[in-house]
Amino acid sequence: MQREIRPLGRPRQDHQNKPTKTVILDVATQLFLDKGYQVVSMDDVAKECGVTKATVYYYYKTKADLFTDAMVQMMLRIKKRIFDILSTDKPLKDRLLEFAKAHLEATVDIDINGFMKEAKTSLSNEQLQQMKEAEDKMYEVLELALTAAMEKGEVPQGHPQLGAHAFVSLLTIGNYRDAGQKPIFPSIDEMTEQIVDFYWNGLGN
Amino acid sequence: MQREIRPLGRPRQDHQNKPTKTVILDVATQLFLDKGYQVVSMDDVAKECGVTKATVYYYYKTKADLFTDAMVQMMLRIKKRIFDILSTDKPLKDRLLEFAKAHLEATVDIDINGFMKEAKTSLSNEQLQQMKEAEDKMYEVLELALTAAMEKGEVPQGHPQLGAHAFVSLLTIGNYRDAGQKPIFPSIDEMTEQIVDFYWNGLGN
Amino acid sequence: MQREIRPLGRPRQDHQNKPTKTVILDVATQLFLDKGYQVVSMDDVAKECGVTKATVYYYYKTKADLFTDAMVQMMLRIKKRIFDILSTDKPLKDRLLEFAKAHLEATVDIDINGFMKEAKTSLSNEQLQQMKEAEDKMYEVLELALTAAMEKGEVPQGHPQLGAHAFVSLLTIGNYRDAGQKPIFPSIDEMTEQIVDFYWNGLGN
Amino acid sequence: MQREIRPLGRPRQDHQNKPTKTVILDVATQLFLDKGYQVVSMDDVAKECGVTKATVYYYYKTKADLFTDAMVQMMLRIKKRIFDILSTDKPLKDRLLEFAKAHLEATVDIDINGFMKEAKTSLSNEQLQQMKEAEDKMYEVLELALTAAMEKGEVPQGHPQLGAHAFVSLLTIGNYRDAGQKPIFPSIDEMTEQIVDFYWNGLGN
DNA sequence: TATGAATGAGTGTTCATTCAT
DNA sequence: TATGAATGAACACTCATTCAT
Repeated sequence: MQREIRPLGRPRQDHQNKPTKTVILDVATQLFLDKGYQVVSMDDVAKECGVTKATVYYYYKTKADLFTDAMVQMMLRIKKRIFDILSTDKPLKDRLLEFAKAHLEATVDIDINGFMKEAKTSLSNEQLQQMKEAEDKMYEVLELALTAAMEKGEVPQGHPQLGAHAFVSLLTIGNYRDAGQKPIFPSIDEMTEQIVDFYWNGLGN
Repeated sequence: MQREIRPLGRPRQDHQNKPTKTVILDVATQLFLDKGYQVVSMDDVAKECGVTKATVYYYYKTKADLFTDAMVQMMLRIKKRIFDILSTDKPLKDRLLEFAKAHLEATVDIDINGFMKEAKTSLSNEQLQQMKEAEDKMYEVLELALTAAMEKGEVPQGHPQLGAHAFVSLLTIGNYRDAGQKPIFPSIDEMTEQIVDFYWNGLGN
Repeated sequence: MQREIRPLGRPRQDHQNKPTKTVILDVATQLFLDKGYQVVSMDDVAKECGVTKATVYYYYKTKADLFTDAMVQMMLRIKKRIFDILSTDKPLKDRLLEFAKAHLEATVDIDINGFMKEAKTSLSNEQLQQMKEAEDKMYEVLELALTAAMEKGEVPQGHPQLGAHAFVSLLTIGNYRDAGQKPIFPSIDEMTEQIVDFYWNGLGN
Repeated sequence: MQREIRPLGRPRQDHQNKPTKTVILDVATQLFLDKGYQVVSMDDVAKECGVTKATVYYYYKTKADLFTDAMVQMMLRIKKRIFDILSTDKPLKDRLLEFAKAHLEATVDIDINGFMKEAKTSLSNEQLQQMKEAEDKMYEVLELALTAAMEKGEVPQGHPQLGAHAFVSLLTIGNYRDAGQKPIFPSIDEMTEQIVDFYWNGLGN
């Protein structure tokens, strides 16, 4: 009697209940984050979703459309996450720590710069615009939190937009691995603390 | 009498004198920096060099080889540039300003993170290793300068590796353009000053 | 107050009242005449009708069926038009002029030869047969008129079938445009007259 | 012992000696004439040539390019054939008979109208222009012969361009097959004679 | 040292068609 | 009567790579 064949590799998710379009978007987002726009083929997306390529095209007219949608949704999700964490009334530094930790814990390295670059060579102007707008909104919530903290005197007066970008760029340090695959700090906690400390100093505290 | 016809677009460089292999490497570097690994085809490289694809393959066994070589050379060049600038005995902050300005003035955005990511999905382990080593060497010269400054008391004691990565990551802020194509600061000088100030504070000064 | 937004391009017809099947057939005929069998997709037809592709398939089992039906209907319509015009008791040449003018005034170039060729490579034998029969009936009414005229002595004795085909083939001259987009004759009236004159001579008059 | 395997269907031509590009062009011409632009795939061409699709693309950048080249070459060939036949100093009617017979004997039906229509929806403007120019040149040689004959008084004065188009369009009658696959005339000789007679009358003789 | 020719394996995209509802 | 979802098979086109010369 033949037992069930266990397929190799990560078992295809069940995606239970979720409407196909959502499944596609989620899977695509994951793949694009993992490997970048060019490397992921529509077939890859389809296979990972357990549907055919034609089905993917039923929901997204082009690969660029799918990518744009995936990236925009992702950035909106991050924006919301930033917003939720920064909206509490704990001291700003605690909130930054909390967000940084959450971000660094996420396995995928969200290399927004890199995505914007791929976008620049592969998307239509309109799509690029959509991505930029989502990106900007992401930075805006950070800026707002910084502006508020500056007004409250919690942080020295300064350039909030610079502050927002500095924070995000410093977080990318967490993705670094040296030739021996080692990150700069052995634990995420220490990484978080050191980066946020550096940042906090940078703001002029 | 018909004058010389001026072809459209960027005129194909003459590449005079330089040995073919060097021409190929230089051209490839430029193209990879501009558009990324995946987007540049071996044909693109060949055409831009004024040779045939087969010639490119005569010098580089695979595209991945060419990319690895190009990236490694580039990082060694940057390392040298950092080294040269940081080796002078001006105050550290002045040296940082000088390097930052030089870097921000270069038109191409040298998105090392992005290149490492493309490398991860497309190169052999050995090639990846080569790139990582070149990357590490780049950071090392920065670390050394920081360590020296810390020992001299020019800068508070701290984590030099973090310092090195923080500097490089903050420089990426210069590449940002918002939805209206505007950078954060109107001039490179102001950008440089503000970023280095932020960084300087971050170091604990 | 915002007025109704006028969509771009040819306004989607309302197709009011007409039963869906008729709408589909009419729209399909128009599209096939305009662009040919291969180039028109079932989606094109559906969109232009304001229904879904599945609806088109509800009424026509295959694209080839739809095409066959469209072409047959069209040829029957032409046959009727020929019949109506040729049935009057004006002199034959006047009737020919009238029909030629009506035909040349229709914007679409009804390239029956071309349609028969597309049919040959894409339709089932049965469908091809249907089209040929409709085509033949079209020529027959012309033949009948010619035969009658020959019997009446209005035209020299000759080969009526040849006469019919010659007339139709000469009419295609009207579709010709040279490299500068110019037709052979500047006005439809002159075109008509010259073609019919040539034809009339050809018949032996 | 296994004997040579006889492949099914028409044996792949040997194309001996001919350079690949010529083979491709010849095969493509044949296929396009047989089935039309849309129906023939680049794979079809490649397979029939015994090469891979990539090889076809090595010589022709796009399918439209290949089609354009094929059609232009074909029309130039026809032009030459017309020229050669019409250049002799036999009476015009004899020359017309000779050309008509040669044309009607060729198995493929050269439906220039149909090709121009496919071209209109599928080629770039430049390509269309090339085709139109070749088409025009084809008609021109006919026109020249007619003009000369009119000047010599061999044929009544008339509109030579109309005469050229009328001749070509009347020749298409030879392609007609009725629902029972029968042509209008049982033999090519009779077909030729009758068509040329009709034409000769049409010219006003 | 350099190249022209050739290819295998994709890649994004389209489309006629089916089917459950 | 009408449709939304899904698909298989194709299609135009690309590209890294090889090889004989």
